[in-house]
Amino acid sequence: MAITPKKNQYALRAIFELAKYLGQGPKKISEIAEAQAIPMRFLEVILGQLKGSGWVDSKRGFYGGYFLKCSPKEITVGDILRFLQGPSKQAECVACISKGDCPFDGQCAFAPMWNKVDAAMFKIYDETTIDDLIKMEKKNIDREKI
Amino acid sequence: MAITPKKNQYALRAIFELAKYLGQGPKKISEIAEAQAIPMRFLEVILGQLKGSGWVDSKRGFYGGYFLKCSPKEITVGDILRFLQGPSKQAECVACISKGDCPFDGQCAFAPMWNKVDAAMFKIYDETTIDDLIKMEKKNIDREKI
DNA sequence: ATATTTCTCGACTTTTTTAGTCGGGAAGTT
DNA sequence: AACTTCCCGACTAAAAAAGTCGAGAAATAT
Repeated sequence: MAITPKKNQYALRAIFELAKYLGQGPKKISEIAEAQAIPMRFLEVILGQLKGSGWVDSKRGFYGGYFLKCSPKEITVGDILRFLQGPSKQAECVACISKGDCPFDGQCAFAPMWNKVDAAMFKIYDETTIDDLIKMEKKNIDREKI
Repeated sequence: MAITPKKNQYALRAIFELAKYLGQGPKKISEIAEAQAIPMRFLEVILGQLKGSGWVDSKRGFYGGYFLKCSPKEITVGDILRFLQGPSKQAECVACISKGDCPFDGQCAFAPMWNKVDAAMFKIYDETTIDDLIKMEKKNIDREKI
């Protein structure tokens, strides 16, 4: 039941981790990798890609690392997933069996359902900010203390 | 943006096709395959699997083929997807990066979101019957005639 | 300067999943 | 007996996802 591929989850977790340490200077890939249980060399690739979004930036050298360039309140899971998806995939028909030309073109009985599902998923993604997730974690930790 | 794998879509379409011809005797794999643009030999496999659900049965020989054993009003897309998923996959944590042991066990900040998404998807799947899809197709065809 | 640290880049490999195929047999029909 | 259709299991192919690697470039420290 993996809703979204691991790579996407790693990306979300990486940004989540950066958000937690926002304002405290750059955070090394190795630290993020350990904190979020992500293979470091793979995370390298993912963070590189995320730089392209503008939400994340990096610095090299001794005190180098990655840091967030935006407020955790202003970035949603939906934003990130859409960025990772890329524009080409988003243009595709959500309903369609074959990529490109649909054998049922336009008259597909299933299309409305797939679209509803897609919308329902992204409604949740879009209303979940990174800040919400941080709050969620705090709540979990507090509950653990009792 | 494939929400569900092709195999699942083929399975849904196969049952959908059988539902359309319910009560008119068995329908051949080859016919279903052509009507729904599914590779025939692959459909063979899928229908074989679907027999295990009890919603579908078959007959061999000259006038053989597949037929539905239940009412299209009483079977939902959710039912079918869950059957195809299998019990093992359903037991897995929807949120979890690694299958089996979660590195964040129980205290994962993302879990509530993934669960919400899963629930939202299945809400739609569960409230869509095969009969609804048939009605949807009729509506599409009627609209085309104008 | 030079050594060290950390990101950077592209190509590459491996693993997993999905999709699809095939041959030959079994049950029905004519 | 000939023909049609499902049936079964193993098998292959293709695609996507996950992960790795080596060498280089910037920043900092000593």
